Amino acid sequence: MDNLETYLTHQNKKRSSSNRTRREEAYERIKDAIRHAELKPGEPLSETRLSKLLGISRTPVREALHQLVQEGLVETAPGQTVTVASRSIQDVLDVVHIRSLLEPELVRLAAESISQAQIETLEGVVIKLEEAAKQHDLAAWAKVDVVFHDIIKEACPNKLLGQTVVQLKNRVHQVANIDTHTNPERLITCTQEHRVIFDAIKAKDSQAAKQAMETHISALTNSLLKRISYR
Amino acid sequence: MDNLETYLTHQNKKRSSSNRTRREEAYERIKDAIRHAELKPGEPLSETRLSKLLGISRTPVREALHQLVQEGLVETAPGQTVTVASRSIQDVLDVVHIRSLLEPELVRLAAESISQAQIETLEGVVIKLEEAAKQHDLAAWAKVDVVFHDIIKEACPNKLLGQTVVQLKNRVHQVANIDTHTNPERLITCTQEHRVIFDAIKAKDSQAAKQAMETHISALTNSLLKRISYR
DNA sequence: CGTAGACAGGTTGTATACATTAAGCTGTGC
DNA sequence: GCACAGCTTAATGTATACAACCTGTCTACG
Repeated sequence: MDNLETYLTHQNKKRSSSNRTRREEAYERIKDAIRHAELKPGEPLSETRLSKLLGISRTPVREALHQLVQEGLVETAPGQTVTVASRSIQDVLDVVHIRSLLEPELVRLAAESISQAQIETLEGVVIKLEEAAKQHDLAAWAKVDVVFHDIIKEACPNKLLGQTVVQLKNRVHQVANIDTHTNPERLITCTQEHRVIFDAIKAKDSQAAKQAMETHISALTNSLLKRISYR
Repeated sequence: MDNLETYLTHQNKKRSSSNRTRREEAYERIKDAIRHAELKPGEPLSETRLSKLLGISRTPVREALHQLVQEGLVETAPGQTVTVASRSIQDVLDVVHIRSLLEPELVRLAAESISQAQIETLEGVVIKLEEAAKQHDLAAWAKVDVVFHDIIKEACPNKLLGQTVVQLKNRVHQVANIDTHTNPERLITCTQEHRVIFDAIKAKDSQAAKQAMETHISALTNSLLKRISYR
């Protein structure tokens, strides 16, 4: 707990200027704390305690917590005290399963509507991905990966589809990168899979793009399943 | 606006006892008002005004509005004043498209895990559906339809999948029933489609159940597309 | 000795007061 | 008559005070 307080206080200085409202500030700081496992699953989050901790009054903190509840990162316990949600591997698999239904179609639609400018941007992103993978720079890779999927999302005319996928990913963000983070080999193959997806998009072959994404998520699933057997 | 006030006040008496917290009460009443088009798309929702209208203080009203924002029923306008979200037919089609990706799989998984007790309950529901359809009782049909999908959702081991589908449906609830509501013929065929789905589930034929749901949503999509051409 | 009830502490739910910002209007000056 | 500036108004964002509730413990009584 003491470490947590230090961490959150530290974040304060860094972020206070960039966040517009206190509510957003509270939201991001709590969210970050959960993602960095400073706030551990099952830990009760008292509004009063958090507000003291963050130096923000209860109202914005409370609103931030509500938002996190709706996103599934925290859950309301029987006694109404919200706690940090615990994520099982099954939860991650559930998310990936849904993604396997949505993302191939997302990419297919994107490939049909993507602009030339977006393709060029995307090409740069893929190259950055490949560079990051070669240098085993996980942090950089993860950042660029987000951009990659963001561009595809933007290119998809069904905005709600993109939004839904993002929500699903957020839900397991703190553990989702287990895959590439702990398996250097996956980082390489995963990057190759991205390249295949991009090539199909560039060729405006939407069916191929869809299949490439199916392959990608299938590989991801297998990697996760292997991980289970290690336990 | 005057009608709206009357309506909301009316709802007050009916619901105040059943809702536990003021926040939930505000949430449901505003949501209902939107669904019944008492609050029309584009209409600005002032927290102060709503709180006076509902006889609830700003805090719970504000929280209810935030929840509605996250569910996509209202949106934050540039000036930060939230307004009732407008739903185009394209929005509905977007939702249905995503459902076409998710619900067949939802039913497939449900068919594999459903208990005997749930099957029996579901059978009763299907019969009620058929009765309601014969009597052209739209209100009753819609209610039972919700139960039908609820049971399937419960039977699906991937809880997040069920939750995601429900969220998507909520998003267009105020216009989703356009289909059956304005087309008596669809009510009959739609009921038959439900029967086919149920029969497959009962037979524990998950593949057939999945295909039946695909057919169902496909028919729904076609019905909606016809509707567009009428404009 | 065991159980039931009451009290203490902390928690959330709610109301309200204050701060701040944006917009519209009015009044004045050109 | 038009344009600009300042003010009024009302909105949201924030803080805080109060109420109701639940829990867990301690005490008193059977």
